[in-house]
Amino acid sequence: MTQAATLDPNPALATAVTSLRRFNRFYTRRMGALDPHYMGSELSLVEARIFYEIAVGEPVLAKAIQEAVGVDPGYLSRIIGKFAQRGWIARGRGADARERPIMLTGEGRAAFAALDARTFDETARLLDGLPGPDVAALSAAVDWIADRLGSADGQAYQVRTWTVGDMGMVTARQAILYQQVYGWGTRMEALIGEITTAFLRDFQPGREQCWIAERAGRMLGSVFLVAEDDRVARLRLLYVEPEARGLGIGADLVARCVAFARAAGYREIILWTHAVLTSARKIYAAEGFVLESAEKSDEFGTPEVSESWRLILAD
Amino acid sequence: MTQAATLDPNPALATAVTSLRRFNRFYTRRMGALDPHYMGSELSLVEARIFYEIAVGEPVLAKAIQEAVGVDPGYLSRIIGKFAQRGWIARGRGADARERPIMLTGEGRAAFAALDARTFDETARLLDGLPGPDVAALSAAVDWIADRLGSADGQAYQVRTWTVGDMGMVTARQAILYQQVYGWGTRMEALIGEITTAFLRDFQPGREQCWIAERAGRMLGSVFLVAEDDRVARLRLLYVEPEARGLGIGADLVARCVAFARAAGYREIILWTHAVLTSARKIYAAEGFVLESAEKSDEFGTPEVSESWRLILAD
DNA sequence: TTCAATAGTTGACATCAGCAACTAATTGTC
DNA sequence: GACAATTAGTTGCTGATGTCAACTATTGAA
Repeated sequence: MTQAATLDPNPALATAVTSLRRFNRFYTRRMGALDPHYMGSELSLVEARIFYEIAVGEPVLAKAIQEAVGVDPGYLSRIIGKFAQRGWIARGRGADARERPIMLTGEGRAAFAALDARTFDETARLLDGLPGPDVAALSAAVDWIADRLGSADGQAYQVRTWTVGDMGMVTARQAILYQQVYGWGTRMEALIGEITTAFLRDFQPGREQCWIAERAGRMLGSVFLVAEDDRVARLRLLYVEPEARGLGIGADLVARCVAFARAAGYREIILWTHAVLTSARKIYAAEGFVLESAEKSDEFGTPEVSESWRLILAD
Repeated sequence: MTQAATLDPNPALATAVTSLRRFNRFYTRRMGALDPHYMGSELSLVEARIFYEIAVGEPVLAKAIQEAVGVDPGYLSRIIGKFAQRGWIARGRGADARERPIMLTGEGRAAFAALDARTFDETARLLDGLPGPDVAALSAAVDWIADRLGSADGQAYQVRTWTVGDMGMVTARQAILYQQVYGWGTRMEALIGEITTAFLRDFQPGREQCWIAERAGRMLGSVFLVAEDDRVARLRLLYVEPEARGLGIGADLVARCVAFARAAGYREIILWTHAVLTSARKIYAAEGFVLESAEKSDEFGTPEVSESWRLILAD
């Protein structure tokens, strides 16, 4: 006999609320939210969630995790301490000396990969026996819901680290965009393809990274940080989808690169860009990068001014 | 850098798993599964869930709750004890003396109504600002997902107590079914309508009840138990949708009536049915009902044999 | 320079949750 | 009909989980 408390001029809303609540009961049970041991691991649901935030956001501040997961800071501090004890994480120093940015160790990376694989398999088991079209429809429905409910909230986008399939997607989207806007053609696509392929081939965990901004499965932007040498990191391939501009995604991605580079122990970050990409230039400048040199080139068919920027990290 | 552990010949599956896991993170956070205080109430998520199971399943055994929610029996026993201490529930005796069926008190009913209203409003707030068509689509999507994921599981149906809108739905479905199968016409609809209307008008919480079997928002069957007098309850309007027959829904609904009647202190249950409804007859007999009398009638246009059955509960 | 605010940690404590041992009743087996 | 095995439910014990307030170190703003 469940009853609505308030008069409601919108009957569809009442139906939706009923559906959502039913779904809620179903889903919490189904997904093991009521089971304190997440996916049969030795981690609790909260711990697994925090581990995920670290792995996907490194370097990440306790504050950021606390906000993302919604957990008590003291409690979080202890969980992080436990991770450190297990040798999963290392803590660095940020530009602000109060901050203790968290990074994964090699051991932590392995532990996360194992958890991640188990979670993947467990989730896949849920879908076992569903006909193919239903599987596809389900993933679309789920994305759609997260998109809708997320947009009613303030959550405009999420940032995560790269996974299988991202490189191709990044290459395609960037090539298309540069073609549409600047007409830089297939030579640009070849260049981007080489960079992403090289990234995959030579990826050094903990020293290099690629971040993807997305919303409900749609890629909204990305950036790369790769090792130039032991002391110098290079920021590459920053891009934001036109539909997602003005949300601060570009600045967010660049800030992550800088924080990562600092935590990883680089002394400086360099990057190479074009004068025509004015909004990117603004972001670099705001983050503290300094224009070092500029030169004319017509590598992409049209005459362009290419620029070198640098940010010194070491004290 | 999340990666699949296993080679997968089905790429759509990997996409779906990724979507589901993203959704999982989003949803647990959004729905407060990580927050031990449910919807700002003094109850934890688990307690709220148990309270719901009691309110919707009364009389319910601890065992049934334990299975539905997936919680440790000892822990559950203590939570139930706490509810009893607050005066929310009373515990009866079942046919099996080991069982301690749980029923709500008037106070408990009020407390649940308050919680339910708050939950409704909270959930409605989630949907605030969503355009109307999105709200409708969302509820459809959510039902669809629960249906798909549920059917991959063994969960064929759920049983809940009645809420606003159920009476009309029950009346319509039963009338249509009896018309289609037996041709009993609008006179039957009028009769059913009178019964459901009277139920609404005179509903005695704790003494009377209506149960709805459903799956993902689709009504699969229902049954009523109403007070004939202090000692005698009457079972009415048992029906199961043709598509859902063979799942044991009918037997389940009747068993709930009997358990409820016993817990509510009735001495016997009577019911009136037609000889032609053979599967219903079997259920009544299996539950211990005894055929008392039969007589010919042609109330519904065609000549029929109507029957009176009785089940003695008192020792 | 001083004071409020912020990132993070720690101690004390209450509640949550799992496990195993227990009672009481029932069912199955010979 | 006796007796072992099973079942519903409870209780004691314990470690894990989570909360709150006080604390340090640092930063930013007046």
